[in-house]
Amino acid sequence: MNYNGKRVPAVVIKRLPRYYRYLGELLKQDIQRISSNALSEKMKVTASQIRQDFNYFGGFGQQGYGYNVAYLHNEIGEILGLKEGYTTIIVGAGYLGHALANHNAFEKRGFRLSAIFDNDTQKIGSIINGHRVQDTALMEEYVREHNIDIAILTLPRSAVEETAERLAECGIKGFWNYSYAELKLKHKVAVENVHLSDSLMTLSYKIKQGNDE
Amino acid sequence: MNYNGKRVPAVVIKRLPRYYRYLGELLKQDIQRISSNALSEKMKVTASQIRQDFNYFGGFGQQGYGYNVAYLHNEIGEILGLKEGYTTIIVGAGYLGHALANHNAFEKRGFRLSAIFDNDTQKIGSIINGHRVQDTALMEEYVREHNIDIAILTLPRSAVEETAERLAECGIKGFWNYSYAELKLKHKVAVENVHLSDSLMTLSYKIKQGNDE
DNA sequence: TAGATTGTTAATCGATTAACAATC
DNA sequence: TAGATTGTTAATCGATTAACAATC
Repeated sequence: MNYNGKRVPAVVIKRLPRYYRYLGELLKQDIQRISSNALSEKMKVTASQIRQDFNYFGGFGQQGYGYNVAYLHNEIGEILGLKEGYTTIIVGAGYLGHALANHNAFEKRGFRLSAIFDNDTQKIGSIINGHRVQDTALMEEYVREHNIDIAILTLPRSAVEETAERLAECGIKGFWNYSYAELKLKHKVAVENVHLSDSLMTLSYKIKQGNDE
Repeated sequence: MNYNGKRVPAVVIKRLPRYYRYLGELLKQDIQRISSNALSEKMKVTASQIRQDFNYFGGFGQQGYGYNVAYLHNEIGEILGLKEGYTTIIVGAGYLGHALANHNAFEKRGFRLSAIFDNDTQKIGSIINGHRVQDTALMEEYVREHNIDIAILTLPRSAVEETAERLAECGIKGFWNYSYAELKLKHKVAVENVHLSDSLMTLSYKIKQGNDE
C-alpha cells in the first residue's frame, strides 16, 4: 500500500489508527508536545518504531523538541482520509446493521451514514436511527445519485458476493465487509474485512494455550 | 504465544481461523483430501507457508497424499479451543451487545452464551434472544457460580476498565473487548480487542491512498 | 551554546519462501 | 516401484531495533 509513491508496509498502516487514538487522548489532556520516547512508553512500542512509522509519511517532528500533538494528530487524520468526509450506506438491516447504524463513533471520525438498505419487505420502511430502511432494488440509483463512497456489508453470506459486485459496478470505493465470506471482485475496490468469528477463535486459542507472549 | 512449549508467532495464530474456515468449506463440498499446493491456490498464500504453519502444531499430513480435510479441520478446531465449549456472558446490552447476542455464528463455533448484564434499570429485565438482562451487580456471583470463561465487553469506555477488573477477579479467562479502550489488567487474562473504528479508518486509508498492494 | 530529540542509516531479528531429502 | 507431496532445513526477504549524525 502506497503513500506518495513510496511503499508502506500494511503493518504500519494498521498502526496508524492506534497512533491517532492515542494522540487524540493526549489532545484531550491538553498535552501539547510529546517525544517518541514518551509516546513509546504509553503505547508499549519502541521509540524507534514510532519514528520509523511516521517517517514513511514525512517528518512531522522537530529535533530537540519532539512532536506537536495537535499537528501530528491532524496529519495522521489527513493521511487516513478522515478529512474526506466519506459517505456510507449500510446494506443489511439485521442486528449488526442496526448496531452499526447507531454507533456514533463513526460520525465522530468523519464518516456520514447516508442510507440503509434491505431486501426484506418486513424491514423496508422501518426507521433506524432516523434513516428509513429502503429497498435494495433502489440501491444502485441511490449510490450513483448521492456519490456514496463506502458500503457497509452486514448481509447474509449468500447474498454478499452478488450485492458487492452490483455496488462496485456503480462506483463504490470501499467495502467494509462483515459477512463471513471473502470478496472476490472484478473491480478494483478497497475491502476491509471484519470477521468477528475469527477474532473470537483467536481469543479462544489464547485461553486454551495460555496467553504467554 | 506458545503451543506445547514451542513459541508460535502471533501471525500464524491469526491465520488459523482462516484455515479452519476454508477447510470447513471443503468439508461441505465433500472434498476429502487436499495438498498444500491446491489449498495455497484457493487461499492465495504460498504452499510453503501452509506447511510451515501446520508444522508448528505437528505433522498433520502424509507424504505423497496431502492432508485429510476432516482430520485437519478437526485438529485445528482442537488447537483453537473450539472443543472446549467455552461459556460467555455479554456485559453491556446496547445495540452491539444486542447484535452479538443474536449472532448465532458463535454458537456454531462451540461458544455458548450464558447470560447478559447491564446496569441500566431500563434494560434490566428485558429479553434478548431468550436471555433476561440481569443487573451488573449480580455479575460476579453469576460468573463464579456458572464458571464463565469469556466476557464480551460491549459497554461504554468509561465503565470498561473497572468492570473488566472485577470480572478478572472472579476468574474470567478471556475478554472479547469491543470498548474503545485498551485494557490494562492486574491479572493475567487473555484479551482480544475488536476496535471497529480502527478497521474503518484502515479502509479509509486504502480508499484515500489507493489500494495498490 | 549545550541538551534534547529527531530523521535516517546500519545491524539484527524474525517471518516467508525455496529447495530437497524423506517417505507414503 | 514411480510419483507425489510432506516435513524440514537453508536462503531470502522484510520489518524491527539500535545507533548516531544532523539540527532545532
